[in-house]
Amino acid sequence: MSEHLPELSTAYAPADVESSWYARWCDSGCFTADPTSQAPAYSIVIPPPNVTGILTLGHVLNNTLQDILARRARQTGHEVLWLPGTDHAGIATQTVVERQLRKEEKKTRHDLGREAFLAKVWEWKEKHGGIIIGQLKKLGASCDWSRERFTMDEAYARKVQEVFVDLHKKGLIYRGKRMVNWCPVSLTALSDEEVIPKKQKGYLYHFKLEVVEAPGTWLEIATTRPETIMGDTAIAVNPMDQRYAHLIGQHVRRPLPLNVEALLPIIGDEAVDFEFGTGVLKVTPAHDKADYEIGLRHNLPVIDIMNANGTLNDLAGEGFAGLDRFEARMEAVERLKELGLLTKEDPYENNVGFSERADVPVEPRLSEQWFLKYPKTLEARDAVRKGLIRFFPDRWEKVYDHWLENIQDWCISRQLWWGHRIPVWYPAESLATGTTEGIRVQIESPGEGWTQDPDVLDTWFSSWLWAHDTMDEAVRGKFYPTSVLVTGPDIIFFWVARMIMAGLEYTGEIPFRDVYFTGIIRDKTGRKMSKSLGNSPDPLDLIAKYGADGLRFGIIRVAPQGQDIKFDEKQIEEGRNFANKLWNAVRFREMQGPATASPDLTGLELPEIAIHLLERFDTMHAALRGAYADYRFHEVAGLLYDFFWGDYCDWFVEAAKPILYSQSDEDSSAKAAILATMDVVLSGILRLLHPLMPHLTEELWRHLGYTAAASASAWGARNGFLLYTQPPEENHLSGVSHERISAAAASTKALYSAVHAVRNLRAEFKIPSKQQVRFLLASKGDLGEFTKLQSAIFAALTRASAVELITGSAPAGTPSILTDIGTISMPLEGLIDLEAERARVTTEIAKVEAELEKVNAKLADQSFVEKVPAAVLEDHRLRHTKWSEKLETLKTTLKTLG
RNA sequence: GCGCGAUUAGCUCAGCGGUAGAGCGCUUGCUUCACACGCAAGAAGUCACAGGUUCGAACCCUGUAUCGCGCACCA
Repeated sequence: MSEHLPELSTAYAPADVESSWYARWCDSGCFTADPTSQAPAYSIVIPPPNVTGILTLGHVLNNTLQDILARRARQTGHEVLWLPGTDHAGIATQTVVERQLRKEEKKTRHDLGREAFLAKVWEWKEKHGGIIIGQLKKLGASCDWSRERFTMDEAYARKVQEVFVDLHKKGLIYRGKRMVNWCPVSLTALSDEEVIPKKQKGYLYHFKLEVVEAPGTWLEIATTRPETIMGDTAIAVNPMDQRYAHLIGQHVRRPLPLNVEALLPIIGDEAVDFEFGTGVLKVTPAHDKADYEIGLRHNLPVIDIMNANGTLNDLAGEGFAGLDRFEARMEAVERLKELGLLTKEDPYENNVGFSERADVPVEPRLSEQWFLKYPKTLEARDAVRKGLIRFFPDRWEKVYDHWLENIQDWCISRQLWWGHRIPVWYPAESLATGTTEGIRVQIESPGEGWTQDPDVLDTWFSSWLWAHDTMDEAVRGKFYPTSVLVTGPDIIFFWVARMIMAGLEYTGEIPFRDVYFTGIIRDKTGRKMSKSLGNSPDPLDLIAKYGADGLRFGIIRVAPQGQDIKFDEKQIEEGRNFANKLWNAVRFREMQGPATASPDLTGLELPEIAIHLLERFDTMHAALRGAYADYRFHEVAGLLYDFFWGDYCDWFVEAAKPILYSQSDEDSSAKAAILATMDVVLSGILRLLHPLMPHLTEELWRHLGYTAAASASAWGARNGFLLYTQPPEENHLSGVSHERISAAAASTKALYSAVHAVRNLRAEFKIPSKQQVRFLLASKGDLGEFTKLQSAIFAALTRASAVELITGSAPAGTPSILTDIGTISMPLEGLIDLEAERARVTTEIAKVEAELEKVNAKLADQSFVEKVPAAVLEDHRLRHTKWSEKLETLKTTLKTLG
């Protein structure tokens, strides 16, 4: 603790400070949770980033918030577990490794085979999977790294499979041939949540077909997907539609493929909207969800004309087979034109579902998949409705509730190799026949001759167990349910809702009490930041430039609860500047001699400016506790910033200088009181700021040689760190009477506002800032004597050569101003421009008259005076007095100017 | 179509019933013995629009507009 420390440099250089403190915390086990601790538990599980991930600004925001909560909890005496980890990100990771394989070895995963490919993925994971973890450490994240988890860890993976087996046993998991969202690039099914609707500009094509039984009668059909005509098996109209109802039961000839002009029945189905297009629908059961339903109702054949990769197959016929679906669209249009059937091409905008990962239109595809009927949906809704789980901001409750109300079964199988393999075994005969008879749902192989389902589970089917299955028995006993979850609203369905259901199903408890939803970080033009747009600055560059603490503080200060954030590097620069300000304020303190963190103020005679400052500090601290209570982090940052920069640096330190620099013996007790006040406030600020700027505050704490009461959860090697130091006390002025406090506050405020007014006067008259000026003060007296100390402070802050107390009004022709301490005039010995001063005073009079008029109008209003609360009325009366006085003074001044 | 946000100083955003705020940018002075990543002073706003409630509205209510997001629809 008492190591020799060099003097602080004039500018804070974060790089070394940050890495060395991070290492010391880790080496001392500061982040390692102790399940046997007696201290109350506080726990958070990290939203696991993808192993393929690199840190984005979104992660910075999200993890800084978690770190703030974790560090604040440690300071307030909790035993903290912040459990970190990553998820295996099935599609993303497999894609990355496949791409690398193609590039480096010109091979596909099929060339390697399943086992060899998976070995490659693991190899890749070991090599690159830790990147984002390393980045979180650079940010200062105080995670318990000894408990880092991965969704493919052996124990965790086993849990995932057990859950599958269990839910199957409960009848909630089933296999079925259904229409699913198919990604033709990733070659797998997707859940509904992984499909992102995007507006697409295309065409609505109209073509006509002649009714076979009624030559000369043509039906006109509107479609956006003419390439699926070859898969059509009926034409549908609404049975209530007078235009077409009589044609039901008759037929048309399908125009494509050319050589097989099949007859299609005209059917009646109420799903057809008369208003849309022509009111006639082509029915393609194999390639459209709604059409599939119609097909089921009418027993229509299903013709699948597409391959898994989105190209057309042989059933599409010559000229189409092998074409990509979008090439085929153009081709189909050409053919229809040639046949003279195309009647219209209207430009048309519609929503097309895109694959979240591959960013290509998904293809509705009929396939065998595993589905889950969600467990505990009612309980999950109730947990939030009844406030067992609280959402911040609470508007997300509605979104959550709505989703659960309309919940659909979840397609959980993925046609990938990287992931948790589905624990289902098929006997040889079932494989041959394609039936599901005789299959076994269990983790271990039933023996020779059984084949495991080749598919894996949706990554979210593993991460929905994250809140409880990352913990062993002992840890769960202490730390589950977790205290809070911090995440983005974009995964409210993917993760939050599902985790609540899993928690209820498998632990019988909610997984977390509070959920804090962050805002989404956008670029200057309002676009969401993403890898593909390349509009996200690299947080590591920002850390290199501004320091992790600067980055953290900067981003927190502009992140109001649940509101999206338009990112601007200037914001981070401000964070860095604030760090530097703190650094220099501490430097200044060190120059004044040795410091102590918790000096006893009771025996000291505190100057009024000190009482005022401590009162401001306590007020700020109370507001800060309130802000923490409902996760208003940007307010926490704002309170600390405003108090420290404004109240402490700009006013208190500057006002304290004449005392600190005084050589006179009679000032020595005031000097001691000032230094003690500085220590109280600096140590308090460092403690309160620590969760936001951990490295810098810890460095300064150590540098100042501060020590203070450790929190209840500090033991052994944890002792002595600011990280485990309690927040400052809540009431620093318990030994001072209320009268004295309010008198000190009033006189200090008056003094400061007089300083401000006089500085303004100086500037108005263009007095060079170096030039000292003599001021005359006609004291108002209602604040008591203008003390020697106040006079010294006033002189120092206004660069006065002297402040002479006078009685009566200011000398004629002297610029003067009414302040809260009295009328202050600035005799310039004939140097002033009378004309300019008259103009200044006249403008001022106009302003004051306008204000006075406003107050007068209110006070003259009978109903205002009667109905308004007493305090407000008093406030207005006071205002009236003030403006009136001011006006009087100004008028007198104007008169003396001639 | 339904729901949710946003609209306040040139920019980024606070404030959400009692005299319109911050930071940046801008103007003017300052190499003042902690800090130019700084200090001091200043200019700058019909708080999107229209109604309503209230003694009083940026704030509450009802509409409208623009932008964004989610859900549904999507032939």
